[in-house]
Amino acid sequence: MDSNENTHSLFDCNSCFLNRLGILSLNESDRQKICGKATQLHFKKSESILKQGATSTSIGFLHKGIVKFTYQKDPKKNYIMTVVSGPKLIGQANLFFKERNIFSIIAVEDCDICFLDNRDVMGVLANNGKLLLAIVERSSDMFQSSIFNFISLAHNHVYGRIADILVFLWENVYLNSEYDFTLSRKEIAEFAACSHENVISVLSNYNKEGLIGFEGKKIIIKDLKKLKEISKNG
Amino acid sequence: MDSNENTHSLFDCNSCFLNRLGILSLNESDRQKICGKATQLHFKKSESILKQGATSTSIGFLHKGIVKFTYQKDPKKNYIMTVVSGPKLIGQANLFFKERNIFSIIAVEDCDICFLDNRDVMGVLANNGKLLLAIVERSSDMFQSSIFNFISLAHNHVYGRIADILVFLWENVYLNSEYDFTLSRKEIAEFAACSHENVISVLSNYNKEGLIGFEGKKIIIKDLKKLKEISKNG
DNA sequence: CGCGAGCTTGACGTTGTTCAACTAGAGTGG
DNA sequence: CCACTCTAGTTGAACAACGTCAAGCTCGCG
Repeated sequence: MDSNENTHSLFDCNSCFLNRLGILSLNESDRQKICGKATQLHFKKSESILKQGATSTSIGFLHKGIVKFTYQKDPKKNYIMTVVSGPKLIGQANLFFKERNIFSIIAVEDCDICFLDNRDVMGVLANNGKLLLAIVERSSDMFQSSIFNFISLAHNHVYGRIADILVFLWENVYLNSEYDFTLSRKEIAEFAACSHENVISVLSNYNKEGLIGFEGKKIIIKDLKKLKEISKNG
Repeated sequence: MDSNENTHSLFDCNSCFLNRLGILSLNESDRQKICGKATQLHFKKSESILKQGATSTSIGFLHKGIVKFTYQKDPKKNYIMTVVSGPKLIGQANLFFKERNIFSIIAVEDCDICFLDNRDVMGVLANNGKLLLAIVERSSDMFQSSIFNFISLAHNHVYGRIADILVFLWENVYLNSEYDFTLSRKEIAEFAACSHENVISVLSNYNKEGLIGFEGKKIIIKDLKKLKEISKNG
């Protein structure tokens, strides 16, 4: 229909964060400066949106889709810092971590993303504190969820961390107690910082205990309360 | 000489981040708004500067001293996210993580801190994008070092993590290859997310292998290269 | 039909925690 | 001045958590 080409019909700019925020504090000339040169792209599952180590020149608005933020230590060792679903601003951390991207952003499901040029954005931000503040607050959300994930890493055993992750995915990414489990076992392992065999055995334990269920590719969270208890008690 | 009372002589405002930055972008009236009502306090080792869960109304400039950022899961389980030495801006994350502090800040050594009221700062920031950007960049530094620590947590064994921590403390906190080891073994354990017995045995291994040495309270980093290798190889 | 990627399971060894016992120094009170 | 206690540091042994390895399974795709 549409989304398999890189140059396709316009996104719905009304859903864009910048535009909705614009009602509050972005005047037409600033909006033109930022959005005028915007590039709209489609990414397929597992395509790399932004590469760790590269110098980034743009931030993006994720209209639709799911992406993961990963840090690669060596070709064999990936770590997933967080997973995010649109609509949401992504990559803005690189406005502040200036030199080089410290992590990659990779599509977990097909994504529609609108890219804005860093310099255009920064030019407007220097004179628009309110907009900058709004962006910073949204970045903080991402950091905060990463930090909670890290803390779970520091304090919990794998059995608790995976419970954490399932709850996180429900509440922040898939937004439904039943969701197509588009993250592979290996990706969950990279998120929980453990082996994929371990993920499998923990999931099958949850399954036996009736906390979750599987239907084909779908996972069904059956007992949120108990999962939260498990994540609390380690 | 002076610093054991809470109301003592003025700090050296020339060393303050805001003031040095002021040369660039802070005019006198804004500086007055922010610094006019500043409160100057002295904290002793192990005193709590900012409490997790409290609603914070101020950010601080750490003139002198060392502080740790800790997250407490329950009374028995602390995790140290990062350690920071002055002069440096601290607590500014709470400008953005608005609701409640997600971590505590506690003095590791005696500290001199100048507190600024959140609302005063925010009022100025809304109209001064450059200052906000400068503050955000400094916050990012702290996040970045936390993130690297977390990644070490995710990928490395304790043997590598503690090497990481020793190097981090040298390069970012004590700024000397020989330093008074004011962090206890238990605190290192909370930083590395392991048991304190484990810290002890790893440190005594490093010692046996000639990578580090002890002289009373002092620790001496003897072989930085090997420590870095160890931290890289897990 | 055959091949490869992702998934699953169990056996086994390593890493790290917990527990218990011991040491040394610092503070307190008679 | 000595006995007491409290805290930080240290060591080793038993045990649990977790990773690695090897084998087999299923499903989609060429």
